Amino acid sequence: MPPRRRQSVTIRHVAADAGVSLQTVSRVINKEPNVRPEMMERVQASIAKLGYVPSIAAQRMGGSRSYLIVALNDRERTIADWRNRQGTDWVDQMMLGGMLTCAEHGYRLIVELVDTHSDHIERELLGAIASLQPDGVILTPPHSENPLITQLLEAHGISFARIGSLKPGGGFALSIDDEGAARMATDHLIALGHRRIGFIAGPDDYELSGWRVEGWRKSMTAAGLSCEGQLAKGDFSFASGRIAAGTLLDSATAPTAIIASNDQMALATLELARERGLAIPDDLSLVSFDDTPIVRFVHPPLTAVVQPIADVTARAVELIIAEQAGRPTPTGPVITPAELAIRASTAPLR
Amino acid sequence: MPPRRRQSVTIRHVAADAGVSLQTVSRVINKEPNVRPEMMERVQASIAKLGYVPSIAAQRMGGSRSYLIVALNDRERTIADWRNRQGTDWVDQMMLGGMLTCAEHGYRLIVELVDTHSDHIERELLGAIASLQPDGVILTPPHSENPLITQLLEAHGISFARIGSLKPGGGFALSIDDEGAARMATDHLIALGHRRIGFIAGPDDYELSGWRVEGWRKSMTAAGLSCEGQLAKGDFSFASGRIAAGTLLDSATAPTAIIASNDQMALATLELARERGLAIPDDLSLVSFDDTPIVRFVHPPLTAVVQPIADVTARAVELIIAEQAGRPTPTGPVITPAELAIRASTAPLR
DNA sequence: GTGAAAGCGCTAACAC
DNA sequence: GTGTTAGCGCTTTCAC
Repeated sequence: MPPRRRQSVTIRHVAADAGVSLQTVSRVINKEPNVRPEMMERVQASIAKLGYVPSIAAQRMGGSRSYLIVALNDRERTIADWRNRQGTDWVDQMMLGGMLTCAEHGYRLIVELVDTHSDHIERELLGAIASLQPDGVILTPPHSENPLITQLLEAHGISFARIGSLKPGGGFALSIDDEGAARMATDHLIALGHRRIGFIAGPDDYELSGWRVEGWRKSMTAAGLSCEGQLAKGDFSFASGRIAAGTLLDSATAPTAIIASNDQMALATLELARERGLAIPDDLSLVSFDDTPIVRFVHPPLTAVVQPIADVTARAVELIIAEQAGRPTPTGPVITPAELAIRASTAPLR
Repeated sequence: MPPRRRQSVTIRHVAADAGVSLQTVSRVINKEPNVRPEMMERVQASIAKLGYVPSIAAQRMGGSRSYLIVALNDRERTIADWRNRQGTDWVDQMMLGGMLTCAEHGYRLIVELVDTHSDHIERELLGAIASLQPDGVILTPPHSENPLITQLLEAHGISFARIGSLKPGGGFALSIDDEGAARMATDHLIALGHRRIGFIAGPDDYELSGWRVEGWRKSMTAAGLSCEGQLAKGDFSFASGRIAAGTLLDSATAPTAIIASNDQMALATLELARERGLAIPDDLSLVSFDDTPIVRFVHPPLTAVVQPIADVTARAVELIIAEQAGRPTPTGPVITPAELAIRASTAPLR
């Protein structure tokens, strides 16, 4: 059993060293007003000299911030992604944006997994809140629009951000510009001369599915092109993508280009096209709506919508911290534009 | 500014509800002895009824465990991996093994990034220790053998595990069975009829490079095969892999199969072989020593050594928690066997 | 502006 | 076995 550990340098040491009261040190640490610049400098010198770092446990105990932000992810999906090792890097991108931004402000990001479908989701969340007492929570789909969760968070007065949600309601709504991204992808294909551009949509229970279809539709309409018979619906799974792609390609007005709403459906389309002897991009251009690592390593590498997950998460952290600090925060949803990575799967219409 | 939050249900509420003292509740929470079963049940009933969850901040303040374990990763490499989006899932696999195991024991894993080469690595680490006061730290290469780090941890009496290290010293040493894995890969190729099996080694400053070469060498020798001219050295980079592969393939006794010490060098070998018109696996069998997602999506998918990072990390967490609990822990290094995923890049010698 | 007091929720030490 | 007491390191009052 290791020895009982205590903080080696506490606020008390700093106060003694600087010859001020604990309170003054506390004020300096928290950048509060009512401290003369010279006092502040003296205290900061002592802090640096002693290598003092406040204990977040003690800070939290004192009734202030915990400097902890929880990123809530769906347990089942996340673990499945980790186990499958298909290169899905959603969590990594969240950490990239979230952890680094947290670090800049002296916060820490803790990833938590919670069962969405569980009936004890409430208990799980309450447990995390009680034990960690985070200053903020970042919700990711499918938690982002779970009223059980958002209400709980509101009741506890915890700042939270909802990623992938545009609905008004408690917390900050943040999203990628799905509609804009779909337009961008469609415009790219139109610019390449394509007239019949098929779209494989995601399931209806994801709000973003609709946004993506909408973007495609608008872009098509603006260019005077018909969407008739060019829309097929999948559920984000590989299998559903194959079926949807088949439906589109079997049509009398088969598309010369297809946009799939996610990587799995895009890969399914790629596979089906290959089986049917359709060369990509010569016979069929293909755009994926996820830029997961896989889509760059298939042949040909897929043109894809790049989802700026890291940026969105970074923004979410900033909003939560700004709210903590009492700084003003935007009222409406925060939309982050996506980019299109043009690769070898799209080419001019022959 | 959000309202001042306090714990809604504290140990006090539970004590009152169960009609016992705080201390008894504390004993029940911490599974300490000296509590009558009936008391225990009564307390647990109250805990369940009130939905009580102890605050880790308060637990830590009381001078006990923080229930936090820090996973220390190299900042530069980790961020680069995240940004490159090449499908490297080291951190994910660590979380898979580490987070889940932590959760089982009521602990939490916090990922921290620290600069290896920085001269303020000591300050960074001290800061993390002071603010988080973790019960344990998991070191990953290249931190695992950094004496600055291990000494600091020992001085602070913090349990730690060194992943990818077999050297004796403070903390627990855990590693994948690199030598065994190399033997497994070599034996696989020998069984396929190959006699000239090339090996592209990693840089000397990684201990595991040597272990891998050793495994290959032993396996070759045991089969009565010559290693002469079949060893080339790289530095884990793609570029170095190309050069090493070129050296092997240019030789008069060019190998019919190559084992590369990591995925980048394997991919480089794949590329070079393709350029030279060597079909894989028909003209050349290829084995990678990493099973990162990419190697399954190239053509052909590579036979690869699967590194059980998740298992090793889980084991590391268990050891740290066992030590915290005063339970006995192994003295020597903990070796976890690797597996070989056989895919399309290896075939019988023609 | 600064300091002194009280208390956050919990556990260690000791008494009963 | 169980309860009591005294703090952990910090922040909040509220005096000065």
